[in-house]
Amino acid sequence: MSDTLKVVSWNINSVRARIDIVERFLKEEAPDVLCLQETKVRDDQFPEGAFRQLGYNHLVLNGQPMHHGVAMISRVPLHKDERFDWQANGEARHVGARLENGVRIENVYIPAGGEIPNRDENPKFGQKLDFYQRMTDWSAALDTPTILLGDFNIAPLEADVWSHKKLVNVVSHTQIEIDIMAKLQAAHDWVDIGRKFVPDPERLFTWWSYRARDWRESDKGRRLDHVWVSPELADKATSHVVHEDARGWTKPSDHAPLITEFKF
DNA sequence: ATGGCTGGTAGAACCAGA
Repeated sequence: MSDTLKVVSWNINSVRARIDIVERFLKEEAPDVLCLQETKVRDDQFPEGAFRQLGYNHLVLNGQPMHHGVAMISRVPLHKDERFDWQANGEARHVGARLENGVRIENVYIPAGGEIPNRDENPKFGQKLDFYQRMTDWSAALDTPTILLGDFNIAPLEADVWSHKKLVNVVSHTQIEIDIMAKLQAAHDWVDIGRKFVPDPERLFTWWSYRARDWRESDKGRRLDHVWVSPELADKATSHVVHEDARGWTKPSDHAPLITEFKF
């Protein structure tokens, strides 16, 4: 492979409903590897043809009916694909693969965690914490240079949300979540590429609710999507942007794509 | 006015997202 790599993470909220803007994005941005979350499609119904037509011939899928689902779509070869069940209930929330240079990409869709930030009252919140714990255990044993990206469903910093005060007890920005996310990060000394390129306390969002009258004008966003890398890869990242414009395209996802470029 | 919307799937007076 060439020594540069352009990787994208995008929670697409149905790859079939969004296929037109996915094609537009691939034509305009031409990433090497596109990592999708919330594809909402079974593998045998995945719209592979649209991707192959644009030269993306390496597809690694982990889908299921209705909900969740992740995929890696690449124009460079992917090897040794894996699907971890960090949710421990069979839901399709992870897919990973190795590039030819030995770097692995792990693509996750971490559960949102429901409404109430208490595992006794809300089992979904417990599942989210347990998912993070399993990722933490995996990270502690990790000895491969890795790009870990996806929808982490936690916005840890005050500058990662439109109002820290209003969201401090809202799932995605609670102290419990911020703490477990910090534990995950420490387990492998993961480097947060988003904040390497847009330092705290600059505003940095990746998701805006569909329910806002005017998402751009109200700008009530959160940084739910992340790109983390192993320490030895931190200096290999040459750029990172949140493609906010795609949030404003026709029939958009509520998440924007994150574009990261590497030079190995 | 943080749910005001959206998608999948069933065929909902639904479920899930976050």
